[in-house]
Amino acid sequence: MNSENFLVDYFSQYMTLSEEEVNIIKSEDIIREYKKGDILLREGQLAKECFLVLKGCVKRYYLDDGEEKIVEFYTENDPISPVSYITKEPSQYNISCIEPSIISTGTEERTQRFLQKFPRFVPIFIKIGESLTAEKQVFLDEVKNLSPEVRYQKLLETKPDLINRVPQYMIASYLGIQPESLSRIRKRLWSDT
Amino acid sequence: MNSENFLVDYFSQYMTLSEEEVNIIKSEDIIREYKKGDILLREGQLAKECFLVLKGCVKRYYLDDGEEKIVEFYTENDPISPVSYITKEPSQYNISCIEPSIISTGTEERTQRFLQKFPRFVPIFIKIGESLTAEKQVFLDEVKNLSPEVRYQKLLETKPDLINRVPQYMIASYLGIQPESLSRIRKRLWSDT
DNA sequence: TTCATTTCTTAACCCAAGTCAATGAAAAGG
DNA sequence: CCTTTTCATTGACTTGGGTTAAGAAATGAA
Repeated sequence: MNSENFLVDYFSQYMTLSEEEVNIIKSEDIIREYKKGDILLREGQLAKECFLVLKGCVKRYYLDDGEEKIVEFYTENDPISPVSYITKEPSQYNISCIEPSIISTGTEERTQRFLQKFPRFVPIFIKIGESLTAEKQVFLDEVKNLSPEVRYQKLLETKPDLINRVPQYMIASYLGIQPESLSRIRKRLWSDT
Repeated sequence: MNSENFLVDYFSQYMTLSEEEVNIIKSEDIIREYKKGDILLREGQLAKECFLVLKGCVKRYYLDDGEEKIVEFYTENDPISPVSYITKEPSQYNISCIEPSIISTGTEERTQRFLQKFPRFVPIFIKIGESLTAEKQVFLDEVKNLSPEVRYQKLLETKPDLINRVPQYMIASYLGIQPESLSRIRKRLWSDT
């Protein structure tokens, strides 16, 4: 239950860690706890940190005419690498916790140092970045060509937990539809048995 | 009108080139001409090259139930870095010319060598990649939250030439709608004066 | 518990996109 | 040049999401 083991567990998904690596990760790791509603990054700010959600749930969103448009949800083991963190330009998005969350924080400087010391991690980092890019493209194709109903079904399959822990109006926002529409979709799917 | 100057022009957009750099670029550059319909990359193949469109027009698409879904158009000065080129996994997409085109071809090996020799180009390469990522996110948000009609209008603004050089049914495919719908959208916009 | 607030559902109506079918226009090929 | 094929438009109809408004259900605070 020691929270300092979260990050070790994360990397263990991808590779077997040596004792030295485990120790470095433990010692380097900065883990913070956040309350529901806490903000990790504000629109207009420069992101100086990237994140890894160890526990909890986080949303990335922007405000369009006062209305919150949710772009992405992050839960356990999801890395968050804000565009602003990479480009050094002010963020277009807000990132905030929608549950009490435990989150590991990375900085450029510490990441560099870590990768220099353990170069065998570099390909993993690259691979993670690539698969995120590929996922995003597939997702765009789906949004363009599939109905909200089908996309909701896909979401049920790929992230079944989300539906139980996130209010429906946020799911609707994420799908790009109104809460009323999502309600009808659910009704339709249910009656089709 | 010497075609070997295209690539030099491309980089000149971003920085002033020394004579040595110009010469290297000219000598290294591999430029090929393609006919309408020629295929740059096939679904299932491994991309060993990346591209820069110097002249002409290229589409990236996939087949869904025999139907062509266009993901992106590339025209003059657009770089094409296939996901497959980066991940070394078989391509999910086809890339082919929809006009006679002149295209510069890059390989991993030559790019590495070039960047090693002229490290000052590295940040430019990174910057181009980043801005593509950011653009893609914005585009995803638009697809999710804007109507096809508004997206068509945006396309008219951002790539006014496309509408004149690409058949409408391809524009429709790119927008994720049926040709009939695009036809009606155009009619609507016209009658609104 | 009770009350207030937030979240979810339902209904009625409108409008835009999908579908199918027919026709008109434009390009391509001989 | 004419023919054939491809592409674009239009109409009639269906369907599903947006909007507005109302009420039900869940949540939380006092």
